[in-house]
Amino acid sequence: MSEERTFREIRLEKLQRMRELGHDPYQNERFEISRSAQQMLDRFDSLVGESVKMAGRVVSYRLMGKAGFAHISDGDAKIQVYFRKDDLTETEWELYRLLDIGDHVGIHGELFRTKSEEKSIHARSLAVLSKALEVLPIGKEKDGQIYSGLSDTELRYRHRHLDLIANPDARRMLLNRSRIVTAVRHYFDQAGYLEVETPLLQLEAGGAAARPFLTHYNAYDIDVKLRISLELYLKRIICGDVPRVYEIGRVFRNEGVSNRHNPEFTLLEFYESYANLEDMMVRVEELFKHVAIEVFGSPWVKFKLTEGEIVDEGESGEPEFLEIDFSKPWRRVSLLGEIERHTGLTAEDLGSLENAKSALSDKNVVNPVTGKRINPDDEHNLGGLIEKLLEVFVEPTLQEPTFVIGYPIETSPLAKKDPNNPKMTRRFEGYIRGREVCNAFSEINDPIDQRERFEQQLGEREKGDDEAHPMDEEFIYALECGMPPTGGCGIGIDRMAMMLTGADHLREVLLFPTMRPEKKDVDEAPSVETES
RNA sequence: GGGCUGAUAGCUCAGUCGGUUAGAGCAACGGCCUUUUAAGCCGUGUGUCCUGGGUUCGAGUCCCAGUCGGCCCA
Repeated sequence: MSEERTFREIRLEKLQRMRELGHDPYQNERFEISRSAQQMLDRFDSLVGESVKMAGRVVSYRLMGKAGFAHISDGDAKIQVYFRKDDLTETEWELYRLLDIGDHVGIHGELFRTKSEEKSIHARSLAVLSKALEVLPIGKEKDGQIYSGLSDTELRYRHRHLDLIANPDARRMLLNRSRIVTAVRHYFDQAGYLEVETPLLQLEAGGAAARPFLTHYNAYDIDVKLRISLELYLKRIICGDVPRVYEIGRVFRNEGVSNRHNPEFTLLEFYESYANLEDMMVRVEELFKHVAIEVFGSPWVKFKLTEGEIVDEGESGEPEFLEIDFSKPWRRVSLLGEIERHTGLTAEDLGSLENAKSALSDKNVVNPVTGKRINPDDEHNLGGLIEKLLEVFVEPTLQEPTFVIGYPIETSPLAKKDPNNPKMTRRFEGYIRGREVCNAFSEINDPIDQRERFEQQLGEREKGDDEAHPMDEEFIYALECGMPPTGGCGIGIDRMAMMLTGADHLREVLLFPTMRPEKKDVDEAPSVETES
C-alpha cells in the first residue's frame, strides 16, 4: 500500500472535500433528535409519513447512481435511510457521496416503507456530524446473522469501543451491568442504607488478605497503598453511629488475572448495626432476588453449562443448563460438615494442623472427579488447610446458591469468634456455580479481641505471609469507642454480574479488563522514574 | 509459574509434503446504476505472513528464542 493512498489518507481527503463544500463535520456541535430509532421502528405504522430528525452512525452504505441507502444506528437500533439526489441540495448530495461506514450523520426526513417493505426514512436533509478516519469492523447482517464483524478477543478487549460498535452482545452486557449496579443501589436505598465513599489511598491496606499496589503521594512525600477492601473505613462509620452503610467501589489486589480474577474490581460492601450473619444471609438472598427481578423481570437465571462443570455428585447424564431460582432461600451448610461429607475428614481430624496432615494421608483424600489432592506441606496453618480443602473438594459442588458457614479463625481476623468453637468464626461465604460471590460475618466489636487478632496476623507476616493483615490503630481506637454488634458483607459486583447474566468470563463483564501492554505501548509510555 | 494452542490484508479467514509473483469474502478505490438490502455489474489494489535468529538452493510453512493472546493447570 506504500505507493497507494492508505485508508486513512483517503478518508482525510474526503474530510477535506467536505470542508471545501463548506461543511466541516467536526464543526457541528449539536443535532436535535425527534425520535430514537427503536421508537420509530416500534411505532412505525402509526408514524408513517411523519417528519423525523434522527442521528447516528453510518453502519451500512449503498450508493446507486443518483440515489442510495444507508443504515444509521443510534446505538440501540438502526434504521435505513433513503437518499435521493433530487430531494437534497447539491452540497448534501455530495456529502452523501463522501460518506463512509463509521461516520456520524444527522438526518431529517419522512418515515416510509420501501418496495421491499423495509421501514425507512426518506432523507430531506443531511448533516455530517463526525468523520471516521479509521475503517470500522462493522459486519454485514442478514436474518440476524452477522457476517465478518469483530471476534478476535484480544482486539475486543483492547479496543472495547470497536466491540461495542460491532457486537450487540457487548452492548447488552454493558447495559445489564449498569442496570445491575443501579438495582443494587435501589435495594440498599429502600432498605434504609446510606451510600458512602471512603479513601482509595491508604497508608496500610487492610480488610482483606491480598497484596496491595504501591504508589507515592508527592505533597506529603509518603508511600501509600491502593485499598484492597472497603471494610475498615465502613466500620469506622458504623462506630460513628450511622447504622446502615454501603459502598460500591473499586479495589485493587496485586495478583494475577484469570477468568474470575482481575487486579482491579468493583466491590460492594454493606454493614448493618444490630444485625448478625444470619441477617446478612437474608440481605444477600433479598439482594439477588431484587436485582434479578428489577433487571431481568424474573428471579430465574439460566446458565449454559460448560463442559466438566459438576452439577451434583452422583448425578448421571450431562444437563446442558443450570437454572437458578433467586426467589428461593439459599442452601445453608456448615463448612466442616461439607468437608467431612466430601473428604471423610471429621472435625476431630481437623482439630490441629498435625492431626489434619496425618489424617489427609491416612484417609488418602483425593477428589473423585478432578483427581486433585492436597499437598499438606504447602499449608502452614490449620485455617489455610481447611480453606484449601474447601476449595478443592467442596466449592466445585456448590452449583445452587449456597451459604457455607463457619470459617477458621486464622483466616478470619475480622470476624467474631464462634462461642461454641473458639477455632471457628461467625462467618459465611456464598457460592453460586462453584464460585465465591460473597463473604460476610458478624463483625468483631471487642477491641481487645481485635487487637489480639491483628497481632496474630503480624506474627504470620513475620513468618513471611505478605498477605497477612496489618495493624490498624485508628480502627481499633474506633472499636474502643464502642461499636454496636454489626453484620457486614462484601460482594464482588463483577462476579455478581457474571452470575446474573450467565457470563463465563470475568472479562466479559469488565469493560476494560487489565491487559498486558503491547510492546509499542511500553516503548511509548513516559518514564515512570520518580524522585523517590 | 507450567502445559497445550494461536498470531497471514482494515475485519473474518484459507494457504497441501518446504517449491513460481501469498489467496478468498467483506471493507476500500475507479466506472455504471433514482426503492437497494450480505444490492448488483465491470475494473483495480490490498501484505513487516507477530518479532529476531537458524536450517535450506529455496521458509507463511521446519527448528530455536522472544512478544502478545486464548484454554487448562498451579
